[in-house]
Amino acid sequence: MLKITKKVEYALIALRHLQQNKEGVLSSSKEIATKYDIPKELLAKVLQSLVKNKVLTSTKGPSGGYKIATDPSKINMTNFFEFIEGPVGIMDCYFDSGCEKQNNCIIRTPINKINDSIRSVFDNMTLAEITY
Amino acid sequence: MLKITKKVEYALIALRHLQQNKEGVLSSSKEIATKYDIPKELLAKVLQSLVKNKVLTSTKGPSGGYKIATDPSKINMTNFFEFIEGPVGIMDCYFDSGCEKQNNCIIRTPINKINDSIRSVFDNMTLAEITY
DNA sequence: TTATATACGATAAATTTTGTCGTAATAATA
DNA sequence: TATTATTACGACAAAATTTATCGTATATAA
Repeated sequence: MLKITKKVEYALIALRHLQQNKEGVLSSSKEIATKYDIPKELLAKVLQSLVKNKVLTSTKGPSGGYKIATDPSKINMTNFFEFIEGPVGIMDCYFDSGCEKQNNCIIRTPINKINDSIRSVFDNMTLAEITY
Repeated sequence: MLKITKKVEYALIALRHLQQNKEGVLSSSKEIATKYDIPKELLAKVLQSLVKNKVLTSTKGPSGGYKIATDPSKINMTNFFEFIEGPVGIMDCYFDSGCEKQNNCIIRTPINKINDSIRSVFDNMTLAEITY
């Protein structure tokens, strides 16, 4: 439990890399994948989801690539994780309400306590704090 | 990511159940599994690991079962999770040091920041806070 | 026009989690 | 003492999730 996924790991690697680029310089997924020895296609997908969520912008074609579009200090980690993995709860019942065991579910409250603690940590942590 | 496992879920269910027992009353894994409709064998394993770590005590034979042995307010959640799942880090490199990519690993620091935040939340949270 | 890049869906492989089974040890009780 | 019900524990199977790959379309620089 509580394991960061490869997708998040790859995103953090890419972000740190992009942060080191001079203003306006792009890096392609190939360039990043090669440098850090990670699967290009998977990295590309992760970057694509960051583009969709305006964290990055992309340019197609030769000499295309990605660059940072939003100041990382404006992005909290809860959102960041959700950009990459979709809705994230420490337990599913946090989100969906159709649990058939609700009658004798005696751990809803405990689980929510854990959820809320974790969530508040990530809500109050920006991407900048992590990647700089 | 950040999903509580079934094993932890089952442990919390069992603990809340055992907390409701009168002093000295035992509940068997069968009794608990039936009541909450969870797999008996898996629950039993989880409870066994809690016995090993002195959270519970067990009695064999007919009319045997489990009861709480240590005041839940004396057990922090980091330990509790580790009793059930073994060493828990948000990322493996937190624990093992034989990472072959260390040279160009630029996310060690970020990952450790995330690890440490989560860990401190759980270090400062007792089982009692969760299960009562 | 060609080469190189992003975008995206489908699918395969690998890993992890979850669940099951079999057997031994222990103890209550008929 | 024999039987039955329980914990203990290891091996294995099934299911779910994560990770990786592939194919194709689209865009664009040179």
